[in-house]
Amino acid sequence: MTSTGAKGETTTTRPRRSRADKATAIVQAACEVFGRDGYSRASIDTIATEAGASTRTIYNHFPGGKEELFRSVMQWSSERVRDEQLAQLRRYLDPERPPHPDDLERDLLVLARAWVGLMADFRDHFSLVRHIYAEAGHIPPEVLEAWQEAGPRAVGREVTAAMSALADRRLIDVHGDPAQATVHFMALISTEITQRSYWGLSPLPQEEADRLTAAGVRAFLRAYGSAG
Amino acid sequence: MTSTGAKGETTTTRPRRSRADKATAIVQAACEVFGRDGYSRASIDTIATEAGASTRTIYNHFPGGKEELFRSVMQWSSERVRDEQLAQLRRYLDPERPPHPDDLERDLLVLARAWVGLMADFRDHFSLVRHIYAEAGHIPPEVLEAWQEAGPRAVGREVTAAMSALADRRLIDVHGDPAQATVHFMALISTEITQRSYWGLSPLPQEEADRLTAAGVRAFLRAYGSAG
DNA sequence: TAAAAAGTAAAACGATGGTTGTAATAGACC
DNA sequence: GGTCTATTACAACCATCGTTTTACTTTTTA
Repeated sequence: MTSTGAKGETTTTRPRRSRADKATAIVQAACEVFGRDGYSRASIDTIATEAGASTRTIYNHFPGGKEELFRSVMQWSSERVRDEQLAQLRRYLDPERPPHPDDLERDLLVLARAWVGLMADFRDHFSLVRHIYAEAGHIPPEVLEAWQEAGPRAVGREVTAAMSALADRRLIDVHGDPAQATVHFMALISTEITQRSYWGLSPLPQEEADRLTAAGVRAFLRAYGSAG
Repeated sequence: MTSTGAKGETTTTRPRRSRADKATAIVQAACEVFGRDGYSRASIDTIATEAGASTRTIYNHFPGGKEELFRSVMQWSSERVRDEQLAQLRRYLDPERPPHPDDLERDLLVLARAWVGLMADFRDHFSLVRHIYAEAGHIPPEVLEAWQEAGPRAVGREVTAAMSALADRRLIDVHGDPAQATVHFMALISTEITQRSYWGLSPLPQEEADRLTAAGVRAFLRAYGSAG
């Protein structure tokens, strides 16, 4: 994988700064370009230019070429956004500290808005996701599986745990299937925004997005609120 | 590539059909190939082969080349599926003949299952939609707009009309926004199936799809049922 | 300071693919 | 039959692109 000198390694050779920085610069630029143009349309030259690197350097860091680079970008971007989503989840809906019943709708709404906000903050990522779904038939199944597991499913599990916690406190009624409630919650708050904005390509006005999010939360509470 | 004799083989002895047939054969094959491979990866040669035509014929029918062909495929496929979706809608949820209250859940479920079934019947189309969303940034806005209008939005309007009719009969409560109820209905019945099956790429088992659809309908009725 | 590691620029190679031109072939219609 | 149209096979052109090679420069480390 990494460079192996021909000599012994008595010397702790650590080219530290430049190397790692170049690698992340490349991955970051690749995320932008892949997200904008998709796998086929994206060219190594474009990525190199936007990364401020030469194509040769790309092949030094990613001997597997374009495919390996794409896989690396998938993984990197997925983990980054997952961590951010989990942070928002824990900030606004910590399973350890369930909200007061009166605050439930407000808390869910804040969480939903935070998540919708992430779609704008990580536009590149969600563009990439769009392309991943489109190209799913051309991505090795085990790569796809690893991506799902590290990203979307990891988030889903945590949200499901939060839903279970809410159900335990009788704040909502998950009707026996917290995972189902999770999927419905996410669908209700994000489907219309996702589609109307073309997955973030042409964002909706803030107030419109807020309106749709609030409508989604209210519908969710009508379907899953313990009072209803 | 293919077996080509020195002279024209007897393969061309088929009864010649009209010009329009060739055009639809090309569009149909293009729909398959674009749906499978996406715009960039799809090659004119592949489309020609699968259509049983020569590349020259494609350019005769579509002087605008690959782009015009893609636009034609978008329009053709979109209208075809829209008509089928509208047919199912009218069959199971005719605004002129609202269902008996006791039958509402059953009727919605049948409609939802029929729609999910269409995702399998028109796999090519939905693969194409996937690619349209991914490539949205590379499609002229007016083309995208025309496609939305002729396809998804046309269906959405009819469903909204049906929702309004149900609301008028007090069978559901749309909370003042039948269009919103429509979007939520569609999101609840199809989001999870769409994602888990990769937009139909690897279909879910029938019973699992049925279970998810039923859960979506029940959640919808909890959120929008007039009794709840 | 010198060696080693990393990066860069430019050229080249091979393959693919969109597109066009041309000549030949086979039905359709008078 | 004779003409017209649609189609086809085939070659050619040109651009793009992934990838490698080569030679050269910069940075890091010992």
